[in-house]
Amino acid sequence: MIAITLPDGTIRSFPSGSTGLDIALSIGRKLAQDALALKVDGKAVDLGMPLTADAAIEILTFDSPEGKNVFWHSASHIMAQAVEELFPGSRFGAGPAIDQGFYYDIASPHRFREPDLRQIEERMLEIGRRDITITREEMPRDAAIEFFSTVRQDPYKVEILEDTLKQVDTVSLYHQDKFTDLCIGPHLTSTSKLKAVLLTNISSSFWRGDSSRENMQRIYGIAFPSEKLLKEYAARIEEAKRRDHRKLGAELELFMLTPEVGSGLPIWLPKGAIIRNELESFLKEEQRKRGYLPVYTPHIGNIELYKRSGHYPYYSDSQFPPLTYHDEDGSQEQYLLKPMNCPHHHLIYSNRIRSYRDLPIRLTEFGTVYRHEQSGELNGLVRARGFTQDDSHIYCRPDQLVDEICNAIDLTQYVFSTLGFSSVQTRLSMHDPANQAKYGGTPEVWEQAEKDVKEAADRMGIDYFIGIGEASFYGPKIDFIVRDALDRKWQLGTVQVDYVMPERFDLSYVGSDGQKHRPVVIHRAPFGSMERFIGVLIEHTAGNFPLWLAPVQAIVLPIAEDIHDYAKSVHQAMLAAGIRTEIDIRSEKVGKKIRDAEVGKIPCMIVVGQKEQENGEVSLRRHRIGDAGRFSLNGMIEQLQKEITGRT
RNA sequence: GCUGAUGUAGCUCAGUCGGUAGAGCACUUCCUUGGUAAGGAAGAGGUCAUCGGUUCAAGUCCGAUCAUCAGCUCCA
Repeated sequence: MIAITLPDGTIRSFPSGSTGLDIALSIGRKLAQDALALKVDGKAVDLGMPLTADAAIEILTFDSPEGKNVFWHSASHIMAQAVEELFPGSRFGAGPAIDQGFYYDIASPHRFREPDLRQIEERMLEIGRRDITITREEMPRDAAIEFFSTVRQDPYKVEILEDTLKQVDTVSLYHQDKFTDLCIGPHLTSTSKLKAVLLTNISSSFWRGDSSRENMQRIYGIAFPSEKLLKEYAARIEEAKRRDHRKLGAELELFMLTPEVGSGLPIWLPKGAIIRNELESFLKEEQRKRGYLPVYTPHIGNIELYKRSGHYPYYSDSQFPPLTYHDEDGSQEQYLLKPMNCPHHHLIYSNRIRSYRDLPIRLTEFGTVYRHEQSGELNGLVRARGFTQDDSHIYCRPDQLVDEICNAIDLTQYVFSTLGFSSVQTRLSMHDPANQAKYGGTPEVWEQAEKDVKEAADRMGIDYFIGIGEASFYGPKIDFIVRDALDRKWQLGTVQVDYVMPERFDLSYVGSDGQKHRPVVIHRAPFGSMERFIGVLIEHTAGNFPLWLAPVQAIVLPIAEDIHDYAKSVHQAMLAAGIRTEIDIRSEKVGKKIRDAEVGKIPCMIVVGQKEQENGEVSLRRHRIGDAGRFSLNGMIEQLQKEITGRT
């Protein structure tokens, strides 16, 4: 007998050789039905694996991320089997489970098209109905190479065995009917668990992510153990589409993109410009309190400036080509649309001699930069070719560095919390020591910089994870990452330490010893890019902006034409109070006016009729909440003003 | 940049077998004057993304280009 510890702490004994399924059955019929795999002492294994020693176990079902992972991984194998049956000659690359489903990279003489997906889905469900047992087999690596070379004739699996797995002696194969895949597992015990599947799209990928290798066709999908779960998934996708900032941006007239101006060059419409303006004012106000000095710099700069900073050689392929100016005497000058603001700020710093007493100096600018992102990368506001950074550079003494990083983190956190972003991930982006050539500066400098970043992050008590190889070429960063409505991750704010630029630009200050010293630079941008931030904000709020940001804060809705004069006076009073207010004097019923205002996501609807007019009152209706009651005009204005200035 | 898909009125979308375009919403005008999510009628609105080809005839078939979307790759 062996002692099995269950997740709730109870210990039960089972005959040696019992499987996960046996244990699940002993606990309950439902659990046995839902069981997908087993976790033994923290390691996921097949449900059918016999247990021969005492262990702590957990039955994995579709409710847990690990259970989903097993389910989707098996679904990708089932898809491969379906593809193999339908399109003989297909060879299989990598087919993992991902955050939301799975994919398989396939090399096939057949070019997959949309209707094929429906056919493959059908076949997958049919394979599910066949109730094929999935079995694991372990064999020496050599035998597996032999197997995949001759029986399966799959060169991709052979390559994985010969390359990625060359240190491994024994590998595992999973068989289901005639289909066999090289896989570490675990997997479902039978194909019959698959009850619902949706293949979502076809795209291409490079074999092993290497653009010099062959293209493969990648089929993405998601699968569920019940129809009901698939329906729920489809509903979530619909909701995400409704929140898409590109769709809402057009509907709410916030911004536009047109090839007549250029791909990836957003234009702010009046309503979007209000939001951006409010956000900029908010940050400017906050920065004024924190000792920042506003500056302005031009949109283009001499190419020599960026060669000196190191940006040009590192990123020349993602910049717009230089503008070349030929002089009469034959000499030429080249200018770049500025890809970065920092070089300009460094020149401002070195425009005069700085004393140690002057530091820290915090230069700040909403600086528009231009980067020629690959066409396939462009995505509304969140990935644009022209965008504005809320860019500041803090020049400080080494002894001030950690404090200044903390100040920058504090500001960033304040911005995020004011805007209601609660689930922000923080990444300490460190350099990859194995790839030193990618970075400027010496290893000693990097060590110091990363130590300082960590110290600041710890002092601020932020919950971070470390991203090796995510640093910029001049220093480590603290990156603030949020997810959009489609669950894609976007980096917004950033705080970066830089010991490299001060060298390149020969920045200095005079210390108390009368000698020249090197300052350290912090690059920081709480919003990151105004475009991206607002794009994510649109999706985050679904276009229901807080009152202080709403492009139209209130709309006056007179009930009938004989109230128009009073309605107009209310409108005027609100405009005079600085509240962005419109008035709806169409000859529509109030129900219609309210509906249009609700659809337009206007936070406050001011309904006025005979009753309000008699007492100099207004009725307030809040967006998505409903009737808020009757107030005196001035009382309501005061209340709204308080809400606006409080940015709540 | 690569692979695939898409592009018809301001928006959402029909448009069969190739025979010169249609709905709903929005807009304008008129009627209606109302109490918390859609009152009624009429009107206007189109180089069917662009360019080229096939055809007696192209929104429809073919090719190229541009843009957008999904993914890959890249990312300061």
